[in-house]
Amino acid sequence: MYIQIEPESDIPIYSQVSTQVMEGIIRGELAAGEVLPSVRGLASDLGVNMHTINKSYHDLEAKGVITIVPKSGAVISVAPLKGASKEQTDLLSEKLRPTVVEAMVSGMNDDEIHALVDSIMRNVREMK
Amino acid sequence: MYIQIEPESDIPIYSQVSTQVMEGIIRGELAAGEVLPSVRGLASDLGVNMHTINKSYHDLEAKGVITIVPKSGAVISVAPLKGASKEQTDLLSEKLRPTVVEAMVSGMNDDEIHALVDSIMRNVREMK
Amino acid sequence: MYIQIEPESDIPIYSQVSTQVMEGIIRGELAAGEVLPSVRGLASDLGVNMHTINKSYHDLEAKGVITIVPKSGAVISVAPLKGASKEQTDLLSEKLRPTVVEAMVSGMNDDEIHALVDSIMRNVREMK
Amino acid sequence: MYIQIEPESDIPIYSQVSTQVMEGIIRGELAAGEVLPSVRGLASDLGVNMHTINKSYHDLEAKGVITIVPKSGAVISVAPLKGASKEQTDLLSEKLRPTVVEAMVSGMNDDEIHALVDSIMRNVREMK
DNA sequence: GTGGTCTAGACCACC
DNA sequence: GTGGTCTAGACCACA
Repeated sequence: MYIQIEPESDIPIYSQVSTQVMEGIIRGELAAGEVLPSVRGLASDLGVNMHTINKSYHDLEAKGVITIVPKSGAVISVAPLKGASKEQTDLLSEKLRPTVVEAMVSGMNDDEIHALVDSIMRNVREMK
Repeated sequence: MYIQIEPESDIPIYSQVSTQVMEGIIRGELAAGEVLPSVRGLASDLGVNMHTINKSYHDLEAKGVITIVPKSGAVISVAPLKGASKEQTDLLSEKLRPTVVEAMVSGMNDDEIHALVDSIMRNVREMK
Repeated sequence: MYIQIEPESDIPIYSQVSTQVMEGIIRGELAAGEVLPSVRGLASDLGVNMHTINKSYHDLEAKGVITIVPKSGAVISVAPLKGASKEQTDLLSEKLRPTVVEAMVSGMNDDEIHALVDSIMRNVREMK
Repeated sequence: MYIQIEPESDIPIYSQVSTQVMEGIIRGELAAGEVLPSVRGLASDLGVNMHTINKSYHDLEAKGVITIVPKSGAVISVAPLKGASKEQTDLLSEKLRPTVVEAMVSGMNDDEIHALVDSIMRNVREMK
């Protein structure tokens, strides 16, 4: 499982890391029970601050994707795939909305927007 | 055209305003050539600072959605709907990706995600 | 001598008017001694505020291009073409500099910038 | 790279700063990839408000001259010199026109105006 | 009255 | 320490 970050991106590094871990889970590269690299190890590999990785892991824990076991490490949760609750979909909807609106106002029609989402999902599943 | 903001949201106020103006355009409530409320007027209506609205309007101008005419006001651009370029869709894709990944990892399947996007688009078109 | 204004332009209306009067002089459409339209008349023709035209005329007078005779009107000065003084060229240089710099940084070479200036001068002399 | 401002000038401070950064790029003092001083640092050096420099930098970013990397700084863009497009030259032309007209009406001939432009370009390239 | 510009000072997220 | 965001209040040019 390789993680690559783009320091120049608008997206915060900690968020890039969380997202890529989630992508690894989706692709099956990271299976339930598997252990993530240590905070310090991953930080030095990526050349970023330890606190940044720490934040990523705690975000993932808050999302229920991993469990942080003090002194031992972070492990992928057994069953993160439980379907989305009403609150979750509402939250996702809120996050998606501004970008969807931007796409709509730039003249994309519904099919094009769906195709865009499809291309993202395909891309996530295939490689990185 | 009513604009409502949530000061407590983690989405910046200026961004909430920009998004709602774009939604108004999509719904046809704001037609090309129409004039937006003055920076100071809208600011006092919403109970926020002038500079916050100023930033919204300048962002919208940078996106090509409105034109700011000094001493006269901000008007909706004549042809904002020109279809999205390659760079634009790439940018949109980048912005969408983290949330789409989050939806995937939470167990939503492709149909559910498409339904979510559809519900957003419907919601944007209907009212607010 | 027709004057046209673009209310949408970044350039203030009073400045557009002054510039076009000067262009008329350069083309010979407005000869020394000729009388300009009245402030009120021109303002209503152009659909702008009287104060705006007033400002144009006073700017032109400050530049030595016209003379405002109270109760009588504004007349083109007899000899506006006296060559530029050191202070004038310095002032012109200051005004030109930011735009020239912008052209340079956008990748235009010296010849292209000269060609641009030439096209402006030709355009001024030909029509409007 | 030194930046000097004239608070008394009728040219806005933020614009003076942008122009001088562009001049530094033209002279090669600021090479692609180089990092500009921090917004707050430069502001305190020049004795102006942070927001003033912030506006300069965002304007330069809108012009494609620099890239602002949140939490990291502003860097000179790799390839700002891409030649000017039709719209760009039209815009430059509009900005140049009033001053060129003023020069013409003051009696300068074409050669003198070209010499003036040359002196500006030489001045920009040499020092400041 | 409108937008443009500027200041002073504040809190926050990120690194 | 960095940029991002926001507020409060000010003066000016323009219409």
